[in-house]
Amino acid sequence: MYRSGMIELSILGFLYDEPLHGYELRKRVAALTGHVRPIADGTLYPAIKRLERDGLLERDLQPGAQAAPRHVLTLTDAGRAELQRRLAEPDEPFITDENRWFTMLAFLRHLDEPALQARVLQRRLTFLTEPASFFWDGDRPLRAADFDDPFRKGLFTIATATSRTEIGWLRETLAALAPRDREA
Amino acid sequence: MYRSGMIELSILGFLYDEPLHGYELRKRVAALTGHVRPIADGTLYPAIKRLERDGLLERDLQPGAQAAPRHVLTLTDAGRAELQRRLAEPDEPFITDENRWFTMLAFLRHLDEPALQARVLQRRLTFLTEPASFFWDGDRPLRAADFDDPFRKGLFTIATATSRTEIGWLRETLAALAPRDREA
DNA sequence: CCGATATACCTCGCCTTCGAGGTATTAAGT
DNA sequence: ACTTAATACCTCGAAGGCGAGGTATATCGG
Repeated sequence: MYRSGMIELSILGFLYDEPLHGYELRKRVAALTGHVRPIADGTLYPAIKRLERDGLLERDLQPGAQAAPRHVLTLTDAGRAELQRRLAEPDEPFITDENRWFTMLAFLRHLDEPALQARVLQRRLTFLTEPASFFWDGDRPLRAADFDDPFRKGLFTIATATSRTEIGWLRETLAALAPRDREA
Repeated sequence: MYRSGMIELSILGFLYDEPLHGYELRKRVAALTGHVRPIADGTLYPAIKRLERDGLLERDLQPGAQAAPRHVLTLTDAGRAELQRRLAEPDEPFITDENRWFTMLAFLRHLDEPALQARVLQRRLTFLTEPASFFWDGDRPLRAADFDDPFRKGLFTIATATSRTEIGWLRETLAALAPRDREA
């Protein structure tokens, strides 16, 4: 089963810390990913319903503190297990797609075992260190110097700089997570 | 009309240079964005059909060089104008979403007027320099130092470093595009 | 001549997300 | 009393994208 829903991961991730109602959830999801892609009600509430239908969360109706009644959402045991699973074995887009990967990073601390956390970081590192290019001339990968226009040059500049930063961070963090690698 | 189709932009962008058949198009789109998100036939061919239906491209059937017959795709005048329009006035996601923005960068050289190119870069710069945070405690934006776990720290580290690089590049390129700004 | 592989295109149903609408409730201003 | 704003939730149709299938043609090895 292919699970690409980024918002579902956010919901599970935020609720793992504490029960929240939908409106508060919307604000948190908006802060995390809405910067890049605003969150619509028509996306959030159906996603909550899906998770409820699948038994991953329960809702408890409470009189509204400031306005209409709230549906306080709590993760079930199945929901907590599901977050663990999605963090431990994310589908490819969660490794390769920047937006989804950032969502992973936001909640990876919830993953119980450091070894599993390390495996996820390792997957990202492998992806980032794979040789790749945006453009090809037949079999020859084109580089920044092959282009005259500043925009494609910029594309390479930015992509290279950002992946270098992240690779550095990944190596450091992996070393800290598994300091006994050399002995194993 | 909301036009968020990233693949449509790629198709228009690649065909702006030269006519291509679908299979070759698929390879180029895969190199550009497939690294992050693989391109499916079920995405590409319907997108081509949409563009053809809207009169943005024409197809010319040719006997296949190595195999089955090819549909060579050529942009119409309307198609060329449409790319200009989409590059000059991109919808928000093309400014804020990294994947879409990279696609913009790949084809921005096709945009005729430097002033229009500069306006697009300026929009991206404005977006990147807006104050933002991934997490909040009420009204207070949280920072890297507010978190114990290395993953959320990393999230901030990477995001900050990458946007700093890009902001630098944007300022340089904007200066080069409009050297007479101070006199105007 | 047979099968494998690469080329080349297509359809279908599904899922996620989106935008545009809607319904209430409460608090604060006028 | 009336409006506005903020809170809080919902439905619906449409669109983009996905994976899993399918159909051919040409080349090359065995």
